[in-house]
Amino acid sequence: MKIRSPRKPKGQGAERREEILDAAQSLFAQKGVHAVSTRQIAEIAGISQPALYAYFATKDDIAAELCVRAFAILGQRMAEARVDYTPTPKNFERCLRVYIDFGLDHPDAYRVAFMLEKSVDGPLSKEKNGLEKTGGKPMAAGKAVFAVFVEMVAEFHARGETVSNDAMAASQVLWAGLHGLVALLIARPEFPWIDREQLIATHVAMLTRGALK
Amino acid sequence: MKIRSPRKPKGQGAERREEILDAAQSLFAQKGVHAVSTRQIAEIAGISQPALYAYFATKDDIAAELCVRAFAILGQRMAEARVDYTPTPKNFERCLRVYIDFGLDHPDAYRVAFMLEKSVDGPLSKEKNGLEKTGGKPMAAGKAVFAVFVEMVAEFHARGETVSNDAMAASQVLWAGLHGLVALLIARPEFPWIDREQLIATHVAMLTRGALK
DNA sequence: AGCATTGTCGATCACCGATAACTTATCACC
DNA sequence: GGTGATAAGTTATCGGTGATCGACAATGCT
Repeated sequence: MKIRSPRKPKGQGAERREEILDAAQSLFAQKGVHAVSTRQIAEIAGISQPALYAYFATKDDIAAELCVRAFAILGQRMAEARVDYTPTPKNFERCLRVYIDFGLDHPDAYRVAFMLEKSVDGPLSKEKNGLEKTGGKPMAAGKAVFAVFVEMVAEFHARGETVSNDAMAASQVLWAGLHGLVALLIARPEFPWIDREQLIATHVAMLTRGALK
Repeated sequence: MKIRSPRKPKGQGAERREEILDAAQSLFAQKGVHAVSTRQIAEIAGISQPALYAYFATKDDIAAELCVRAFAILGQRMAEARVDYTPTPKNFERCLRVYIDFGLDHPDAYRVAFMLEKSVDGPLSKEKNGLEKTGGKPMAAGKAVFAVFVEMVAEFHARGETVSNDAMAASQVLWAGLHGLVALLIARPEFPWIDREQLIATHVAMLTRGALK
């Protein structure tokens, strides 16, 4: 009685949402987020464009949903990287690499979470909750990942093996350092980078050397 | 009622162009690049919207022009920072700070140069020159700044005071590390950062320690 | 004066994200 | 089986966007 049976009237009902997300992910990865229109998504998904808005309030919400899903994968990967983890610089570097590899594997999700332009909305914010717009949920997912860094750094900090005596400061600059490489490789792939593998290795080594004793 | 100026033949070529750039810079700084329309720019500049296209081919070109101008300032600042420069870690850190301060002082220019989404254009590039679109000239200006980093690192490298034995690799990861902090502070100012001054100091110290012996 | 050039504008195009109003299909219930 | 409620999808449309076109006014040159 209370149970609301999942209706599947015309399309596959609940599966529609997945179809939309699949279509959007494919298009986003292919042409970038802002270059994809809702009409294109709808066409791939096999529905009319307004039908999207039965499942997502805005186009950005579609990107946000894809983003949180991708970050769930990152969280999983980093958790795996810390199984049987002993705080050695080698393992430290391994975790940093997981972060970088994830960003390069999911550039669109990464862009939505950390690189997209937010609507600043000065004093004229007409939104109900200006902080929880597009960057809200993805940013929350990003914070969860950041928490892992804090945890990692704290381990070394407790052993007195960090350079900074402020674990939070060390975590934030470490994260920023990682983000820099990922963001630049995503945003400017045509830059004459050196060999990518060497680049990543050098970067991770620099960060580790700069953060740990 | 709207006595919108019937004519504005006053502008003498170059002056109009400056007025447009001034209007755009003001609006970009105020509301972000993608939230500003050509009509808004035109209204502030005191001309009609189509008149913009007599001076700039696209809206992105306006942002690009502002960007290269801003980067000229950065080049100037970094040149000043290297006057009477002796390759000590202290001076090294000072130059890194110049870069960070610039990015935070000109977030819109920085975003256009290094953070904006480029139209990837797979094999179906219908543009005349896919690489010289929005990111073209700003990227060139950015490369000029990057060259200063290469120069700086090369000095230490020649003295055998760099960690990496590849000066180019060291330059690129150093730049990436700097970019990370600037980009994150611009894109996610609402993140619970620690005190900004301490954050920058810690970051610069980490990068220096990670790159120099 | 006459004429070409230049600069500007109103009108307009194709497209965008989002919404309104309407139609259709499915369900719960009697 | 009939009936009303409602979820899901559609067409039509809105205001706004970047960009283009043809007409026209202002200017400079001969």
